[in-house]
Amino acid sequence: MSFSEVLVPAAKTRSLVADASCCAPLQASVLGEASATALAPAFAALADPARLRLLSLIATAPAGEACACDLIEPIGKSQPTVSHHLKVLVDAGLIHREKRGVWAWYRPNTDKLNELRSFLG
Amino acid sequence: MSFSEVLVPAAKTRSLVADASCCAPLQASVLGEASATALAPAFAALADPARLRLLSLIATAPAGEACACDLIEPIGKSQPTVSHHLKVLVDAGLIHREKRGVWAWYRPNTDKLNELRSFLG
DNA sequence: CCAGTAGATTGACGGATGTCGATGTGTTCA
DNA sequence: TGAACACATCGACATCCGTCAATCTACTGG
Repeated sequence: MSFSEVLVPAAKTRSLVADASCCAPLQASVLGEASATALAPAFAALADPARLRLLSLIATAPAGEACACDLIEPIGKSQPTVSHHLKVLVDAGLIHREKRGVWAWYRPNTDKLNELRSFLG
Repeated sequence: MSFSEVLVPAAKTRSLVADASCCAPLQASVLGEASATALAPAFAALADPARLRLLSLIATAPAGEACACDLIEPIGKSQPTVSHHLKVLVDAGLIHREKRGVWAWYRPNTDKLNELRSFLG
């Protein structure tokens, strides 16, 4: 029903969109329907305290990455629940998962985090 | 079940918390349970495409504020639905509402937006 | 090959959320 | 006062989400 997406000239968001982000900052231009739909899932992934703490634990981990085995106890939830939350963060593109042997290692996706950050600014 | 909140010395987040934000940036320190619970609702408010577009419409409005009457048509949802979404944004502290006569005017809460932004960085 | 372990998946449940029609509240203008 | 308007609230519905016990998958060491 909305035509705003089509009506926004491509040139309007030139350099603002060049840094691998999907959208211009809030004050720069009106967010189109498609961009909003693309952006919302990332914020949805941050909409839970457990996931915010998981992201924080991963971002502050010694070598920039954290083993799943070290994330269950601090969160205080069951292993399946923590695994579920980590999957949500991965699917939203906020963290990367790497399986090494038996263990799964997670590290933040700084590009995606910067994309969200620049949208808010 | 988690004691991490109690174990974090208050002095650890001194100047990082002074700028009206609830939490230090992601890499700075581990997010406590209370901080995570305080921060999550703001991200939850951003977890819907319609609300992202509303926030964008308000932030890009001519005088830095937008009338509710101008927000219904671009969103393409019913008036009660738009009113509901605006309430969610207000309750999350992301925008301010001001009733002037018959109209309701909304403007972004830049402090709150900066708080979220600094958390991501 | 087998036993042990890390972690992902499944199934189920209760509670939260998006949506809209109908209705309520408060303001403006005649 | 009363009609018209802007917006909020209510009630209902379908869907989504967080959580956990149980189970499955895949890797490791013997």
